[in-house]
Amino acid sequence: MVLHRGVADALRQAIALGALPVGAPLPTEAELAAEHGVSRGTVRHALAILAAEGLISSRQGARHLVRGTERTQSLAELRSFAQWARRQGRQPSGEVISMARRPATVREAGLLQLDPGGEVLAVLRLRGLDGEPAMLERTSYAGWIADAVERIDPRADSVTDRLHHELGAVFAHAEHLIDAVAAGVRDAALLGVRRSSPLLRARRVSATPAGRPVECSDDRYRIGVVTFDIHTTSGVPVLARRAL
Amino acid sequence: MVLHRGVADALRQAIALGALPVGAPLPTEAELAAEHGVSRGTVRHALAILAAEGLISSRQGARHLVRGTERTQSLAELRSFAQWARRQGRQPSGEVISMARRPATVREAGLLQLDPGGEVLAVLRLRGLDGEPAMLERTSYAGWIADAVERIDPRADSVTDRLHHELGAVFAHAEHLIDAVAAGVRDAALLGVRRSSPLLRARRVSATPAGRPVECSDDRYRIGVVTFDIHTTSGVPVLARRAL
DNA sequence: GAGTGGTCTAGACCACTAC
DNA sequence: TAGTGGTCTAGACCACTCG
Repeated sequence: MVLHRGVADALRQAIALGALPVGAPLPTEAELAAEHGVSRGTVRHALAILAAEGLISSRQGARHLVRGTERTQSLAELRSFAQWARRQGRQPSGEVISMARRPATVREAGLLQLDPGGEVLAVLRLRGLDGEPAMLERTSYAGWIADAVERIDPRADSVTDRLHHELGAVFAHAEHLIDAVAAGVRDAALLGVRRSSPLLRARRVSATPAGRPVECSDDRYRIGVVTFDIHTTSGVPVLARRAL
Repeated sequence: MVLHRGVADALRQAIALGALPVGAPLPTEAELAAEHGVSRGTVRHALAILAAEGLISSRQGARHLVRGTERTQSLAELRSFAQWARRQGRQPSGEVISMARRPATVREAGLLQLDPGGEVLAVLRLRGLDGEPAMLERTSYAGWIADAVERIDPRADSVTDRLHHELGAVFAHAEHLIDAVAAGVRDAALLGVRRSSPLLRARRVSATPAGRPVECSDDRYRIGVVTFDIHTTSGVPVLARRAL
């Protein structure tokens, strides 16, 4: 019973199926309203969602235009490696190299809003794509969620999926810092690259809907594995992680 | 005469001045409507803008909350190095290393939607921050805008500014691909780093409001100069380039 | 000048939060 | 249970595009 969602879904599908090819104009707002039996306001809400997903653009006086075919959900997109890989039709793999509880570092305590000396669960995972090492993930979970994380089968390829199923909508906010670094000795050995070769780094802090930090992470990608794709249309940025 | 803009500006200022500190609840929508003499719909439009800027967040049933103080305008933010640097209180500099018209490569023709063999204006600029080499920018402008670019004083530190003043709102859409690369011989020499050391790369294509591509660029940053900051709140990504 | 999207209003009901 | 944001409607007028 969320009408604008229904309209958005119908349009998204028409675009995905090619009924509305890239560059084509959409029906007018009035037509869409009549077609779906809703008011124009609801149609505009649906169109705003598609615009925020990078699928359409608009200019006053001219019809809405199809600008892309791929929907991107930037939060899920950036957070779960396994979900992303599968949506690309690639085979994700994951191996837990180490996992231990320890006191938070000063930096971690700040990021996760923990008391000094609070506990974190530190996990180092090597992730692969179609059998090749692709990324090294160093994640620190806040102590209050550590039990739930430890209960997850370490062979599960998506910790995010499991947490979501067990605890509901845990993540609502995230911040990512993207830059480049030189591979250290350990990075190089695990990823199978030469020492000091370039890696793409994404550091992340995720929080609950109420703003409570859950985990922070330092992910390092071999070059040539992914790029981050920022598509900005009429001031609305749309984010995606892209395979190469 | 754009009421929602007025409401958004007032709230933005209240947040910037600290009258509404981070974490504080906003007045209710009904209160804001009464206060500004507008309808609730207009207030909601204003709040949606602030949410898209990463300044506030909301949950059904609870009041809107202030979540940040810095507005980010992701398109301008990513496109103009000089504008960005000045907003950070840093001193940008720029030097044109080479500038020449030549036929577009196949890749450029595709990105800029030019006819095969169409002309581009290729410019290589070395950009600095507070006197230090920071970034190498290889830009190719579509032939139809080359005249305007050539008329710009090569010492102007912001080509984007000048184009904007001369031609109006030239840019409305952009796509950025962010990854890491190893510095080539030429990159290393110009940026003052060792060969094959890591660089943060951002490749860009910008287009007019009507979707016509204007320029494409390959920017390479020394590591430690900037990070890209992606702040995602309730599904809305907000982008910024951050100095280190 | 006709068509179309952008803005705004006034009122209604529902879903969720917080007390 | 009262308060508050989320959704939806019906109608109006304006600003811009396009033939």
